[in-house]
Amino acid sequence: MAGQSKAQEVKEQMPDENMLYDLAELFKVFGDSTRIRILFALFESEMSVSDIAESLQMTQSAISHQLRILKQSKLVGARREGKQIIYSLADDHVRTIINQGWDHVTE
Amino acid sequence: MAGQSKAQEVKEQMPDENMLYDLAELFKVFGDSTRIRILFALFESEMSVSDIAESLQMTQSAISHQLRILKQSKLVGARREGKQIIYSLADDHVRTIINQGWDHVTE
DNA sequence: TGAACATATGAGCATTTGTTCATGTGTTTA
DNA sequence: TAAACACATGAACAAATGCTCATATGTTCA
Repeated sequence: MAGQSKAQEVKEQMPDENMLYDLAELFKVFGDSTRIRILFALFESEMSVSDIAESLQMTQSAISHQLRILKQSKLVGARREGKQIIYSLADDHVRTIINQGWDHVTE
Repeated sequence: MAGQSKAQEVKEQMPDENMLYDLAELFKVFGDSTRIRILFALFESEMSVSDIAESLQMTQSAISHQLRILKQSKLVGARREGKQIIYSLADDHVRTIINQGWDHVTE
């Protein structure tokens, strides 16, 4: 172990580069207030695109663009119901991650 | 309650706008692979700036800039030790948040 | 005190990101 | 089938972001 610098040690224990990249990408999705607000809205109940847009006082287009990102990250799911598309939270990871963040900012 | 749209209901239950902004700002900090890598490095042990830079194969300046952001968000702490400044994880929220994200991307 | 070392920081630049605007796709209903 | 409605999407543009380079600040030691 002699001659092994701390930097080298730590470097060797780092997870795979691609994993870290994906992880950063995930947090990046949470890192926008519009998307956070959408997630909080879906916290309450599943909703159509136009309902979300009305809740947040934003255009349908802006919301739709953001929903696409949330869907790609598997944070929300969607199903068609007639002319509308109903979005909902994908799983409880979303709640847990947001709650942890919430604890940090509110303490 | 009649005439109360779903959008209006949800809107009223939304947390304070500024809180949501701060929350997004927090996640934004996690949303960069350099900062994620720094945090993982500090997961192993506290380290000086140059050790971190060597671990991640990046310039001292780039690391220092990112450490400033991490420090402002209270995700890391710092103390001087001679010529060096030693950075370390601020608290266990960091670990918890990252672990939750990790679960999401590795499932 | 001055040189060497460790870190911080401001300016500049290329890249990324979020919104708007216009329009396309898909579904219902008259 | 045509019009109306709900949503998706591409292009364009302004704003934010991360790195580099040069340099400033702070600490140790000869």
